Amino acid sequence: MDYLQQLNEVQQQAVTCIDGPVLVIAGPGSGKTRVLTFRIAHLIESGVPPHQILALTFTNKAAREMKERIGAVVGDKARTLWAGTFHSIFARILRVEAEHIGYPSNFSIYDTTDTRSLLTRIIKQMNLDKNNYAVNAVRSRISSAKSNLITPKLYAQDQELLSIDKLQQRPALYKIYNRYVSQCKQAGAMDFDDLLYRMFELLQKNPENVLDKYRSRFKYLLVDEFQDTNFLQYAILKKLVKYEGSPQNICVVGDDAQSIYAFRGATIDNILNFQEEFPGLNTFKLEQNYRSTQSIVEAANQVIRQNSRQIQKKIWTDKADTSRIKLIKTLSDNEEGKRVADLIVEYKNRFHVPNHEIAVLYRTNAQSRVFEEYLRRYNISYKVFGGLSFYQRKEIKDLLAYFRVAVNPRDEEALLRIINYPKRGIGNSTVEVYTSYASEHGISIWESLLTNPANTRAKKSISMFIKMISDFGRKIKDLNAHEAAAMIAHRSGIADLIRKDNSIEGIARQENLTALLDGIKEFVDNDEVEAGDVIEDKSLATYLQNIALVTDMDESADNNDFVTLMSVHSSKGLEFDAVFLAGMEEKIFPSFQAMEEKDGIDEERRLFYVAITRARKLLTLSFANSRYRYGKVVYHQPSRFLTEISDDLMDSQITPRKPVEAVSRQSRLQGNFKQRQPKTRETISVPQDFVPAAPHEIAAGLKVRHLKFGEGKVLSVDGSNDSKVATIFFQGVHNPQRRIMLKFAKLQILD
DNA sequence: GGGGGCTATGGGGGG
DNA sequence: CATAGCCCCC
Repeated sequence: MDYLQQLNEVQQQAVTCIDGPVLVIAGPGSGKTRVLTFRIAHLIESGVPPHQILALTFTNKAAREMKERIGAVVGDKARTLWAGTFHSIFARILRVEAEHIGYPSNFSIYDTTDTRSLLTRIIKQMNLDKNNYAVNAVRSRISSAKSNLITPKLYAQDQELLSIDKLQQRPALYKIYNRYVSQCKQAGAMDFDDLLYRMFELLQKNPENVLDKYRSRFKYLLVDEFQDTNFLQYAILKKLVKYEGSPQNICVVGDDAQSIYAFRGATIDNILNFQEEFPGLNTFKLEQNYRSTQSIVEAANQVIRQNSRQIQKKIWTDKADTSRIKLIKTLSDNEEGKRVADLIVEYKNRFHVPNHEIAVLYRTNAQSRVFEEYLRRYNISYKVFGGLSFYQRKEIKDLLAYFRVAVNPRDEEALLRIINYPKRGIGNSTVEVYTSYASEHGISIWESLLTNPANTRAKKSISMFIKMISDFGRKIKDLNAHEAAAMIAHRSGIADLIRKDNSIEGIARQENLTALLDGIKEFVDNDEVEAGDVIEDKSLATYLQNIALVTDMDESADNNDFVTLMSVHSSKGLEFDAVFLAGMEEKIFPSFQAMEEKDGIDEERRLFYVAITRARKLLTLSFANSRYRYGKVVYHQPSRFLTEISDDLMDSQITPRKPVEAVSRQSRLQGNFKQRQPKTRETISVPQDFVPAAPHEIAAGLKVRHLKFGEGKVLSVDGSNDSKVATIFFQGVHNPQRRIMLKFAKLQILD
């Protein structure tokens, strides 16, 4: 057990205290991950079968790293260990148990976009004012209800919640909540909160005694970043370890000072009250910081001291100072971008800091743009994390939606996304008919399509659509994920549609689609390991389950040397030699929303604490007097947090005297130099001899003239009566082959 | 039914 | 500024 030699005394104690509840308070850079992994390694070395250990994290990356490091200590034995995010581990259990609680095992997972669009539809259906019922507000209200185990039924009886909603002009919120939950269930779909909520429900209802099954399965629980757990996550943990006769082998690791997810329901009370919940608790405090230099640790301590509620601890380091903290003041966000990039160049030259040891952090993802601009200009490679991830891109979501519908046709969000994409003549009004039929009869949209209640002219298109989807559903059972995906990409028409678009964006979309298919191929060919087991089933359904909870933070980013650009939130758990923290301004950091929330400033301050402690040696803070926000110039005061760090720790760099710009005061105030030209409508003059033909006269083979597109040849005519559509080939037009509704188009027949 | 252009609106962090 | 939703036209 020579690995114990690599630990300091407290770390050793935390690792070897195997039985009963354990709380590890781990300051930043105090070797938290090391303790967690060595503890698991130690459990295994002490004879605990790895499959009885469950380690829960918040990111896939943390879980993966943990497993790798455990593997390095104990070797192959580590493979059957269950380590993963709360969401992915529970999703996995729910796949097995879903039918006990009224879900299909192939349930879909709704992401935030799906949730938002479902809520938008519900609000519209209920004829509610979308200004009062802002989707995001509604969504977060529902999310927090779920995270506090308040069912729609309980919500409707809770006078306090109801009166808050009334006060906020949203008295019908409980009805929306109720409808949302039943629609999700109808669709066989779980949102992110459901993965926790339904897990709890399962353990609570305890069908076929699943509770015992999982209690005896997981004899040792470990939780990383415990300060970020919410009421619901904690409730599930307690279900698993707090019961009559339980050995209570739960070890939680966290730092109350780094709790930054209150907005998604995390409560610092979980860690503050852990002692009361588990009286036999052994607590260990890791206070030595092995990461940062003196002034960085000192600055962090000065900042966090301003918060009242916290566990007392003294974070210290024996690392000597190499450089003081820098403060850059600039006049504009643009200049901030330039100065940061300049300093990056300087650090690279002077201290030989490699790109991968440099990070630019900011409060909001929208701030990344200026840094991207200058880094690109300076030819420094960088990677932006957060924002729109690969799987959120339109073309990817479109194809994934086909996969989802093939696996689970009740998945309404996916179905609505593709029912008329690519265009197949099932327009809004038709879709409307079927959705309202579905909701009236309490069935899914897919079922209402099958019943085919309406005799619209889209009937034929619908039956073809049904045939296609059913066919996909049958075929994917016999094909592997890659074969299935390629078949669907082709037969759905998506591949063709995108191949036709040769614009720059179009080519990017083609590349993304190829990348998706390549990724699926990789999934099929390689041994993917999920929570301890090699995935044997390489079906499309399994693939979907695998990617539903992946974020771009999880992409393997090794062997590339780039500067990291990310939000402070995503930076938690990471460290860099040089950290730039940009936008240190009031209303940005702290954010203006937080300034109005109860305990908002404290949370922002913890966020600031997280940011500071990412740096090993070089920390640079910056702020701009003015910046563009939502297309307007705004002026901000320097962040209050800057005053919380004492002057002796900071070097202040005032902007060098401004190179005079020949910009009038007027235009500087207006901000935007590019005056937008109002677009004028294209006018078409009608030639004297133009005689439009009646729709029924148009037939294949005729030469025609169109007012806008000029001369063309009719290739075919389809549809009947009212809805005749001609496919016409026009010479020398951007998209020469066009489909034109004869009802509207004015065409002259030429001889 | 489909597409283009204009207008109104939101606006943070993430699994 | 980005995007959703609406209106208009063919």
